[in-house]
Amino acid sequence: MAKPTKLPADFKLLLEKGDKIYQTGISVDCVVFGFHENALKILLIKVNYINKWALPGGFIQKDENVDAAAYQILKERTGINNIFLQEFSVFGSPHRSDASVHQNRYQEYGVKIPKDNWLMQRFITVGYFALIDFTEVELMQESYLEGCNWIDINKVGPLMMDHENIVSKALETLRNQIAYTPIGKNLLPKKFTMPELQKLYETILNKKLDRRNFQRKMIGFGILNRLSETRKGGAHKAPFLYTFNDKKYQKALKEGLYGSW
Amino acid sequence: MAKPTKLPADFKLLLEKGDKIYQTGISVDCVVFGFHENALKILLIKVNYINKWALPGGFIQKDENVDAAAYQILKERTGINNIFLQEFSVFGSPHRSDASVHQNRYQEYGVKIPKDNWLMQRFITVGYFALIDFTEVELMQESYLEGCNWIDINKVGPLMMDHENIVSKALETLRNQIAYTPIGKNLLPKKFTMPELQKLYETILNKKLDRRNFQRKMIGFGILNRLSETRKGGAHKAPFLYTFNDKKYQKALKEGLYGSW
DNA sequence: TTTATATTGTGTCATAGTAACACAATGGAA
DNA sequence: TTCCATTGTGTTACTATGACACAATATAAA
Repeated sequence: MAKPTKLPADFKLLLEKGDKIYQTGISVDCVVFGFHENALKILLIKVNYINKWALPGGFIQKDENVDAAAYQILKERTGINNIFLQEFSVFGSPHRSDASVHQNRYQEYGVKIPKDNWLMQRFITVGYFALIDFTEVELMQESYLEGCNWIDINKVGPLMMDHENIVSKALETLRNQIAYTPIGKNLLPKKFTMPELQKLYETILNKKLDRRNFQRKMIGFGILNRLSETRKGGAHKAPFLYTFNDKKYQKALKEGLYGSW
Repeated sequence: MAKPTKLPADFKLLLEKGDKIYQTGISVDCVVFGFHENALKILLIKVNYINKWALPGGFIQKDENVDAAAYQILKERTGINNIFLQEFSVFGSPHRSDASVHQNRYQEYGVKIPKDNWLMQRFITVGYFALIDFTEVELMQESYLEGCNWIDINKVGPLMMDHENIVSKALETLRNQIAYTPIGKNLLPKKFTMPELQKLYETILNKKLDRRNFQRKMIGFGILNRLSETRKGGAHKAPFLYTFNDKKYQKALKEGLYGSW
């Protein structure tokens, strides 16, 4: 792929008019979780000119809801509309953002960003995490500068700026939520088996769970429908397929799974 | 109290140089919880010119950590340095902020804020909640425009802008946290009785708890020291005083109280 | 066709945690 | 001295959890 030498129009617009279009000094970054081949993965973007991976992120338009901005970013990257998205933390260290990232990006085109440009200031970012069904995603490789890819959560290398920290916090939040919120509907395909669901839990929690106790607990939550179908293919007894009971799942989402206290 | 007619210097500075000092378009609001006379209360500020109460809030300096900004705001209001503070949510609707609040404030001095002034734009706010020991607070009544007061959480009237929403979310977060995080150290005085601790829990959870089961559970957490002293004063058996075991409390803070999953 | 293998479906038992409940002890008021 | 409100403590039934065993079955190998 040949590297263009002329500054693309959208890059020029961002640089020159960005501060008229977007909220300045604030951004959104998304940690997108997907589950595939028994591994928890996150969506990362390759930033070529610094040879590092980064979280998909972007800015907030002046009249745009912050949540909407996050949705928009993910829609552009994954093509999915109905994404489970949740804000989990704000990253507000004055030194977290690194203006040189923008400098390097524009330097590729021989453009030097003026020091007083809006992109050069300190940025506070709002972290969102998303849970999406891996099978429904078609990654958009729209930009010639950047690639988009699923990376195993255990194989995430050095990331841009403080993005490793953002990923850690997202994962921690996900782990906490799993204890009192139903998980799985957004990460698994419509039909799935109990072992698949268990693997998801084991992956997120990073520990082995007892097969029998897990099943009992899950069934006990009353949010699953067992189908009469089974998933054949393995050289062993075929496991039943399950779907989530949407109504009860929604109820559990609101009320939580443990009524303790 | 006579109303000054001349624009105070700090108001003038905020208006004219605020965008050089602070991050624009982003603010911090704090929901400060305290416990007094068996009631959960929050700290509110009376905004005279709109005759409503509001959360203590403020802006973030250009080189200031967002957390630090929240600490600073609370220090100014309560005089307390070591405050338990936690960011809990971002409020990012494009219509949540109301420029007329600022307009009205300055109108008191006959000053009309220009439409393109930084204060007139849409603001995203970061919500923090704080837990503080009521007995250590001395409220600062520094401003001639605003009063600061503790309001019973059940008697909070209409608040400025979306602040009611922010309070609800903070309370919800507190209720969720209580289930897996030790609470009380920051809200109660050093020495307290079991009935007092129970009242705190009952107030936050808004439900009655069984006295005997509550005590067993609390003792079971292993984060309390029972003193040999008792609190006399009531026409009944004097309850023992307790303190938190700092070391174990800190450990529980990190690891949570239930290891489930 | 038969046998082997991996993995699933289901059940039991001991233990820990929780909810519901009762009675003796005591500081101060009557 | 008696009474009352409230505290300290213990018991019992029930539910949830962790540890564990055996029968059933879809494919692969013999």
